[in-house]
Amino acid sequence: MSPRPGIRVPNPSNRARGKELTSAASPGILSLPQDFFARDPRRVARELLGKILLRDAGKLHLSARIVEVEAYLGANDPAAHAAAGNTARTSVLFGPPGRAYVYFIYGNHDCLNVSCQREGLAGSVLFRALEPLAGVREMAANRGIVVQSPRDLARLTSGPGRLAQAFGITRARDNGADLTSSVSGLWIGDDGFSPVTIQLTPRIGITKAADRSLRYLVVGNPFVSHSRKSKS
DNA sequence: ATATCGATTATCT
DNA sequence: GATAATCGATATG
Repeated sequence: MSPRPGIRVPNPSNRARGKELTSAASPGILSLPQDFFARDPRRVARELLGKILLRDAGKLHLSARIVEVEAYLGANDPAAHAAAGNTARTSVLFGPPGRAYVYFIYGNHDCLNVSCQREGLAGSVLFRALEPLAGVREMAANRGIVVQSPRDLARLTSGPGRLAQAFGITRARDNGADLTSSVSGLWIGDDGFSPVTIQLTPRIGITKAADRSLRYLVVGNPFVSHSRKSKS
């Protein structure tokens, strides 16, 4: 007795874990619950590898596998924006977990984080690279490039500025968005996939606390970004 | 392959 | 006024 088309049947085991079923646009993908993000950013970062970032906006559906992230630890981490305190810019970091913190950098680029831990205790994970799953054509249009080679494909979502642009992520549109619900139009999903090998390296592009290994990546994935300086 | 540089602006000192 | 969780272009090995 299989269910009729269009009828979604809740999965009890996932219900028990607090996960939600999500939009008909992405069948089989569960949104990560707020509890997932209410933890140490290092643990959240590691477990975000293999999960999926999704953009659902009307007819538009983008999705991509998370393959590289960095943890930012908040007040005790000089490299974290939250280290400067709770300001107009960083207030999302001091709010509830599972929200989009979008910052603008170098006069050019928006970048996406997800808030972690709990209200009053800042911490976040920066999205550094994604592997496109659906909507490559739309991502290329957002990036303003034509994909003619594997290298072109990697340039769509390899790097924090690039992936944000590919997904149309901006401060005005997405800062503070609830990433635990497809209702926000930007959310994080789980299809059960887990990456095989994870590597830990120092974070990229920072000057303070540059020695701490808080960058997490999927070994061998072609979409992982490359440091301007030393390899790995 | 690596190295260096300019773009361009919100945020903070 | 200086800085920044970046990127694309250009130059050179």
